[in-house]
Amino acid sequence: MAFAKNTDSDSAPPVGAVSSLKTARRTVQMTDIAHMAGVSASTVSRALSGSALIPEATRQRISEIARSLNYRVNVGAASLRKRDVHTIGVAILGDSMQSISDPFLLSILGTVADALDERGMSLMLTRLRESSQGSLTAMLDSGQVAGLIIIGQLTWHAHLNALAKEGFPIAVWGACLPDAVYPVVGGDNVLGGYLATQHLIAQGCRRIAFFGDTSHPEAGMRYQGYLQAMQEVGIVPDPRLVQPFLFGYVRIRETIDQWLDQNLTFDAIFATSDVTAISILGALTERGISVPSQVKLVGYDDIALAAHVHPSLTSVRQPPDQAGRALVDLLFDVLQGKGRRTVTLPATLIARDSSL
Amino acid sequence: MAFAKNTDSDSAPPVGAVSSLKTARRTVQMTDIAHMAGVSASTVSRALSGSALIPEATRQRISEIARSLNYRVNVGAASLRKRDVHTIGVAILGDSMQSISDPFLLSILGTVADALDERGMSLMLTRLRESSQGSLTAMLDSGQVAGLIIIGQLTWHAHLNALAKEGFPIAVWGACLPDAVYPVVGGDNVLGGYLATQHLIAQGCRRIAFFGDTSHPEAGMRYQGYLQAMQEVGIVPDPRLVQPFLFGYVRIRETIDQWLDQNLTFDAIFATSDVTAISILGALTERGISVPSQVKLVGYDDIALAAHVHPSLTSVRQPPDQAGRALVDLLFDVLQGKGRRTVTLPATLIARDSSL
DNA sequence: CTGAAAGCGCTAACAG
DNA sequence: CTGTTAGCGCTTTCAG
Repeated sequence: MAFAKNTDSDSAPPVGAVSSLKTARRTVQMTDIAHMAGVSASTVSRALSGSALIPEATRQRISEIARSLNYRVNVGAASLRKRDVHTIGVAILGDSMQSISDPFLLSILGTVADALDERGMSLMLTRLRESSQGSLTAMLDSGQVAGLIIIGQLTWHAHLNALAKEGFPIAVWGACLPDAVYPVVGGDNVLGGYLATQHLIAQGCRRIAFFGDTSHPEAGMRYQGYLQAMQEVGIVPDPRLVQPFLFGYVRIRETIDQWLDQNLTFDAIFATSDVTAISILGALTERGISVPSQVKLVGYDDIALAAHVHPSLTSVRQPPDQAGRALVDLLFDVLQGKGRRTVTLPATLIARDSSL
Repeated sequence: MAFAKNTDSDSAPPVGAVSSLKTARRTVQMTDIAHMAGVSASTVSRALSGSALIPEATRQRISEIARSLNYRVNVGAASLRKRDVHTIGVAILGDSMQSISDPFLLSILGTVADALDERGMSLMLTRLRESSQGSLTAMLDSGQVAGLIIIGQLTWHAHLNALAKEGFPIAVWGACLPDAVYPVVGGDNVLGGYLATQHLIAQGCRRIAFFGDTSHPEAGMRYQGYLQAMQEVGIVPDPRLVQPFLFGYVRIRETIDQWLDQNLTFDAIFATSDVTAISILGALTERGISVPSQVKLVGYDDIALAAHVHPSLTSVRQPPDQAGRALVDLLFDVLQGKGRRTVTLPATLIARDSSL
């Protein structure tokens, strides 16, 4: 059980001081292939790109040589010449990547990756720090990427609008705010909040708590749906049961504890994310409150784990696979000068044990 | 903004048939700045790259113009000229990205992203399909990336060894297999398995089940640790309690059900991932088996949620932040021609309610 | 059908 | 200190 010790003497180099990393391996290039095939580089280029000008026999021969050498066209050089870049930047929310733990956003990242892959595009991943809006367009300005997909709009609405107006090719996952001029893909948050709340009401709940950060547009709209459903049946929400800000797990337990200590009664909780809901579940169980018999619980996003905690978690499903495809579609529309669109994905309630 | 010449009525283009996306925005370039500043492009280049040859006053003026135009050097062109690419490819396991739901691998992705960021490197994300080993080096051969970080070695050990021998700059997250010639970062899996099992034994358990896919090297080593701990105290593992293959959640319930139906007794389960463990937790609870009083449970990876399910999950922690940094460090060592190293990260048991 | 030549946007000798 | 020149690896007119 020996510990291989890390000889780690390297202090991390200061930012910007990038050690010059000449590409290690001398790669084969087009002229090499050309020589071997006894043709010019132009012919190789044409053959490999499938030009109709090259007879099939020649193409075969050239392709064969290329394959045998593991040759691939240098995409950087080709992009430069063609002025045409095949990489899309994906910016995902999180001060440090470590903190973007939300499985739902990550699953969107996954489907975006798939959708780009299908289109033969590469994906350059970057994180979005709440602080530095400015760096958002750096990848675009430096020609690294043809467009940007932004997962999590947060409080940047105005900035995103400005970018879109300047013609930056972007597409955003988030809430479809009424005055957005940038292309957005998002769930039907108002409906989702409504369905969740309505369901709880149908289960006989009256004192339904709301857990979510309403400064975040998506949560805000879910809150509206919540209010709407309550109002429809004439229930006035108790403001003490609305927890509008969340700072991680700790706060959740504190809040639950506080409510219980104050003898604040509640018979249901609607949380705007499954991660939050699962934490709440833990907190309640710990205090001896049984879900669903004493308190019913509904989450949001329907992450994979939701079905596998106990009791299994009722949740509002947003289809992440459609999200990725839609984001990529919208971005391509922008890149091709077609009009901007907005896509609202359906919200459906998946009822499981936590609310039945 | 007119010139979308794409006649391309896009039916989802076949692989390779990428619709031509000329970069939409005509970006400012160096000669523009040069003209405005009344100097040559060389001077601009030097000024912007911080050459000592340029007097501070000139640099200021040039930088100011550049900033005002939102100019950034075209990294593609610069890379081509300098023969020096600042992008690292990261391949993450998963037939489709949607399926790489393992939060632990994703958190490694996060820390890799952070570590690359600190070094001023970009991250090109791609998925690793179990099937196509061949495409692994495409990004390298096409000059898109300077090196590759592979998260999840799976069954590719031999192939990875071959690549490393050919001099491909790669670094891998996975098990540190004895004959690996490629740089690996991994947890101390044998120790981890040992600690988990030892802990369960210390809690009085004797019939300890093992849940994990031992064809996967990491799980295999954890299994060795499990065996070792059992052997040390003279317990002979019941082979019926070893579940060596996992095909998702469904199989977990089936297995648990089967065991219970066969009256197979067990007083503990060691699972090689927290995701699996949490599913097991659900399955047990559903069958009315209480954790930890009837069956104690230990997972692996210590994902964020582990602390927040109920009962909170005992797990073997591997530090993901160190993983990212180590992977990047190793890759850079290879790129700079320094010898290959292997880093084994510590495994520590985090005891929580599920096993106490 | 094929090659020669020009040049994508930038950097690095090499002279001044 | 600065400009001129050449050329990274590739694609694409333009002439054959």
